[in-house]
Formats: sequence, structure tokens, C-alpha cells
Amino acid sequence: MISRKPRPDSEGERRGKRPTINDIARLAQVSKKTVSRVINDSPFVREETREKISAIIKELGFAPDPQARGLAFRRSFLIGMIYDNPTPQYVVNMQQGILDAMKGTSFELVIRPCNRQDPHFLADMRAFVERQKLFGVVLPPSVSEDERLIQVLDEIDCPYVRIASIALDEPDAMVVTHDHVGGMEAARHLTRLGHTRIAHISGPTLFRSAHERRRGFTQGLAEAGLKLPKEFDREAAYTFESGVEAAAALLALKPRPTAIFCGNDEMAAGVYKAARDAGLSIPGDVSVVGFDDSAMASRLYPLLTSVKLPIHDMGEMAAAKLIARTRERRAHVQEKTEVVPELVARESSAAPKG
Amino acid sequence: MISRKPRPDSEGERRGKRPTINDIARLAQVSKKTVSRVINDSPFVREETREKISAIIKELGFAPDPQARGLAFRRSFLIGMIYDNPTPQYVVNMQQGILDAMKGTSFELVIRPCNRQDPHFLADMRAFVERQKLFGVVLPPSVSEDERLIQVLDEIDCPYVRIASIALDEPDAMVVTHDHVGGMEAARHLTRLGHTRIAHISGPTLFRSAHERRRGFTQGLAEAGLKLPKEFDREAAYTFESGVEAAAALLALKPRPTAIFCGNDEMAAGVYKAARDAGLSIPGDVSVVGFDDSAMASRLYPLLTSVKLPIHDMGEMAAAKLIARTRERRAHVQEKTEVVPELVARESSAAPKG
DNA sequence: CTCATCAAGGTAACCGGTGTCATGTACTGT
DNA sequence: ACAGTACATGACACCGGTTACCTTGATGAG
Repeated sequence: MISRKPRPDSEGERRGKRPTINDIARLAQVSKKTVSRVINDSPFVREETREKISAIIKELGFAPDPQARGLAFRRSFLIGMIYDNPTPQYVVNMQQGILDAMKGTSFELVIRPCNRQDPHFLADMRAFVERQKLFGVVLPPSVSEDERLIQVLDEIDCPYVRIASIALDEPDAMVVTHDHVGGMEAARHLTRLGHTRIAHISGPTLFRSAHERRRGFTQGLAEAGLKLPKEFDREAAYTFESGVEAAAALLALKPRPTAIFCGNDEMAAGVYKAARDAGLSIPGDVSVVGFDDSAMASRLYPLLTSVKLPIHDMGEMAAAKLIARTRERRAHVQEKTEVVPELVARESSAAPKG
Repeated sequence: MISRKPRPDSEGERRGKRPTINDIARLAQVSKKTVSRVINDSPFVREETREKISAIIKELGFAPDPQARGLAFRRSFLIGMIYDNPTPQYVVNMQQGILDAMKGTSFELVIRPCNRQDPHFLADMRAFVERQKLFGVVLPPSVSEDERLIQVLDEIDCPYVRIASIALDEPDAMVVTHDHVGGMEAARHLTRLGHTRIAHISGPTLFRSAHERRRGFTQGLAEAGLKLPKEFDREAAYTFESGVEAAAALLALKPRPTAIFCGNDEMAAGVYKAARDAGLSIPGDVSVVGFDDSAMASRLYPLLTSVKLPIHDMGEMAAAKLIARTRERRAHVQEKTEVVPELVARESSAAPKG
């Protein structure tokens, strides 16, 4: 129960002290440079020597000091995640994905939420990345869309991988999420159910994701010969409240839509509320489709049909691309780069009445 | 749209290169050691000298390299957050709190989810903390309750702050969350509404939080002369599914409880489902109170009454304690250490029928 | 007036690795 | 048998700071 217990007196030996590269070198009777070569997989080490050194390293549980190594490399072993996405589920899943990609490597994840509106935004990010000499950064939307930030990162020569709904960059600096396919799937799902009066509540269209989801959606409607009339096309803010408001307006129209596709689950939850307020039932009077397939989707009643993006995998892929830059110097350049959303049908969507 | 733009040829000057302590020393015509003294607020620098150096530092926008500094200090400027809490909202809020405490300092946050069941758990954590020479770690529940981990941290002499529902350690290594007060508030709320048959679904009681919430709850019931009968006292797993199951059992009892207090919101959502399945209305037939006040609480219908813990502030306080260790060598030792949950009454709790 | 004391700052080694280049060996080819 | 080359390794400076220790001039006590 005591926080800082006195440490037992250390006996003469290097008790408690982690071994250094010098210790290894001494034991292996080689220079520390050779040990360094083994650590860094240099090809210029005799197999025999390598094995001897490796054995000692393993035995002593030696691991090089990332700070010292970083200092010499002029680059740290930290990967940053810079984000402004307010959805906790999204953030946590992506973090986990990145961490999974780093598993077994000596990289660590440093996180950095930010606000693109802040006047210090660019200066802060520059200072952060430059000071920490980040090995690379993962940029989920919407920071991935900020060209000013990209310019800063290019200037200070910091590798990055952008996660976005369209290809904004070279393949090895991108994970493309094809949000428009998700929109299309939503449209297909609803038209197949027989809906014809279908509305959309999009996120702020200055977010590419919102734009792409909407684009795919209208495209999907077009496949069935349908259009998205102006009065059925509302832009909201990706928030619950804005969803309530937009949905209330839609549900007051005559004739009202029999289905609503929302740019995310938060706004879909807003539709639930607006529908209750208007005395309408889901999916009896209106079908609802969300986007994200967040935890909420399976807690709401009725269970929300939603489009799911493999956020964890996106993070993992992005980090893997970053890590690949050293591992095998641009070896298999074209790792998997694209991800496609999938519709998860639940209870909130059904054929329209009559 | 190109990821790695060629950098403009650097002119003779140190274009693009960050200044080092040597640059500052040269310009100020002092030794680098004196610059170092200024950086570290050593008292042995003449005011005049200090000002001259500070001015140059500011002008050049110099910031010492954390790796080099860390290497010499034998300690990094990274603060770790080790967690196993699966609730994204919780994780993100706490992260944000920690980051807010670090704002303006040169610390960065490294996150590390873990699984206490994993056989490598302790070894992994030791390697992580020791390799990175973490400045300190923040331990939210339930890792904060793991005495083996604490022992490891003590051994490698890594400072930590534990966030837990009871005082497990010295005040400067703790943030105490008094979960039992939350349980008590829930009990008071329900008894005041007139309920007498009140049930509880707790989290796994090997989690202190679950145990404390339950303890406070029974204590609150006792204040009103009530007991928690055995059949009204269920232990579940903090998950939605386990909540459904436990609630179904409770609602099948005769007479059934008129109110259920849940150890978290996830399980409360489970009660909603079980109630619907049983054809019971909330709060008409059963009142429900959750714990966490997660985002879900205000998306569910009816809005969930829940007990709220200031998670962001807990993270902030914990990190502040860590940082205070250097800032002003154990100056005001007794920073604020305790936090009290608050009940947020919404629609899911009302007076019992009749 | 001398010596101890202290503030203010400098010097050099060091933290734990890596880069550069020199050196020594063992094969090649002729 | 001998230069030429490729491989394997070591010596040493360096990354950008800090610690430990030393010097210097000024001040005060005896």
C-alpha cells in the first residue's frame, strides 16, 4: 500500500540495472558496433557471430534504449495519431488498430487530439511532430483532409498515412475507405425493400466522408431510377441534436419520406427521437439506416441498420504502412490500401407500409 | 497531392534545421552548460545572463530535444496510460483529461491497453515502462487495483497515480473516486421516489468499483430502512448481454422489483431490452438507474437516469499529480485527490405505480 | 591583510546508441 | 604467387543534452 517502497540494497553486481550494448559487446567479445549491427539486421555480420550475439542478447533480455537509438538516428520510435474526430468509439477502435500493427515492434503510440479551428493548430502540430521527431503519423479524417497540415508534415519531412474516403495521395501514404460504397449500399438496401421516397441527412459536406456518403447514396438511388429531391436532402452536423432537428423537418413534409439514410449513427439516434416525438414508428412508418455501426446501433430500439467501416483495420493498415517504410525498405510497395464499408441490416429498416 | 515533395535546396544558413543548445550558447556567448541551467531553472544564473539567454531562446524558437534530454536524465518525458477498461467513452475522456493536464508542458501521452489475464501481462508492462523510461503512468481501474503491477512499478521505480474507488495508496499516488457515494445517491433517489422493492445488477465484484457501488447502494437503502434481498442482488459482467440476462431474471420474479439500479449504463441498456421483451414499460413498470452517464444515456428512450463520474477531471488530476513531482518538488503535497459522483435524473426513474 | 565561502560559470566526461572510415582477412582471377 | 575485391569488424567521433567537478572573482570573517 506504499507507493515508493525503499529498494533493497543492490549487491555488487549490476542488480536491477538493465544491460547496455556495452555489456553485450563485452560478453560476446566484440565491439559494440558489431552488436549494433546485429540489432539493426546489418548483412555484414558473420552468421556465427550473429548467433553468438543474439544468444547473449536474448539471455540477458537486452533491448536497446529507444532514446539513445532515436538520438543517433535523428528519429524517434514514436508513431503519432493526430485526430479531431469526436466519436469515442472511432478513436478507440483506431487506436487499437494502430497498436495491433505495432505489436512486437518497438514503436509506441502517442496520441494528439486537435482542433483545426484553433489559430495555433498548425504551429502546435509542427512543434509536436518536430520536437518528438515522430517516426510517422496516422491521420484519420478529418485531419487527413487538411492540406495545410500535409504541407507542414512534408516540410519537416515526417512520413504520414492519410485515412480518407477518396485517394488524396500516393497509395503508400493512403488508406482509402470508399465511403461512397457505403452510401450506395444503403440506397440499394432501401430501394430493394421497396422504398421510393427516401431522404438523406448528411454530415457537414466539407467533410469528405459526408460528401462521399451522400454521393454514393444518390448514385445508388439512381441505379433504381430514383432521385434525391432537394427537400429530402438535408445537411446536418453529425451530432444527435442536429439529427433530431433535420429529421423533424423531414418527417413534417407531406408526403413524408418512408426511409431516411443518415450520415452517422448519432444522427440516426436523432431520427429515432424525432420519430417518437412525431408519433411515428420505426420501421413501420419510417425506415432508418445509420453509418458507423457504433455500439449504439445495437442498443437502440429497434436495433439500427447501419453501414459499418472496419475502423480497427483501417488503423492497423495505416500503421503497417508506416512501419513498412523501414522494415523492408519499400519492399512490397503496394500493401492493401482500400477498405469497403458493409451494410449491417437490423430491425430499423423494413418494407414500406402498403 | 504528392506525399514526399522534394525540399527546396537549403541555402548556406541553418535553414530548416532546428537550433541546438550549442547555437544558443554561441549566440549568447556562454557555455552550453549555462544555457542548460537556464532551461532547467537553475538558481545559479545571474538574472542578466538568464534574460539574455531566454531572449535568444525565444527568438529562435528553441526547444530542447526530449530524446537527448531524456537520455541524460535517464528518464523520458512520456507519461503512460495503462488501461483495460473497455468503454470507449471512458478511455477517451480520461485521455483528454490527461492531455489537458499536460498542455503547455513538454510531456506527451503514450497509451497502452492491456489484458490482465494475459500471461505476459506483467512482463509486457515492465518492458514497456522500463524501455521507455516513462516519467510516470496513470492507472485507471481496474489496472489500478492490480497489486502485482504496482509491485513491478515500484521495483523499476516508476511513479504512478492510481485512480480507484477507494484509497489504495498514499494521497499523492491516488485519485479516489468514491463510487460508493454514487451507489448511495442512486438508492436515495429511488427510495425518495417511493420505491421499496429495489434490485441491483452489479458488475463483477472483483472490480472494486462494482463492489463499492454495491456497498454504497445497500448503505443508501439502509438509510431508508430497506434491505437488498438476496434475490434482488445480481452480479453481472458490466456488459449489455449480461445485463439483459440478469434483468430478465429479476423481472420474472413475483413480486418483481419496481426499480433496478445497474452498475453501469451498458447493463442498464440491457434492462431496457429485457423490459421490452417482458412487455414492461420504463419507468411505468420499472424504474432504471445506470452508472457512468455515457453518451448512450441520452440516446436511449426513455432517457436514462445515471450516476456520473467526472472522468475527464480524474484523468487531469492524476496527470497533474505526476507532473507536480518535478515542477515543484513535492510542493503543495496535498493536491485535490477526491472526486464524487453525481446523479443525473432523467426519464427512466419515476414513482412506482399505485 | 589573509583565508574561507559562495555565487556564477566553464570543462570534460557521459547517457547509450549509430555513422564514417580504416583495417585485416579470405577469396577471386590471372 | 600477387594484386584486386568483398566481407567482417573495430576505432572514434557524434547525436544533443546533462552530471560531476573545477575555476574564478567577490565578499565577509577573523
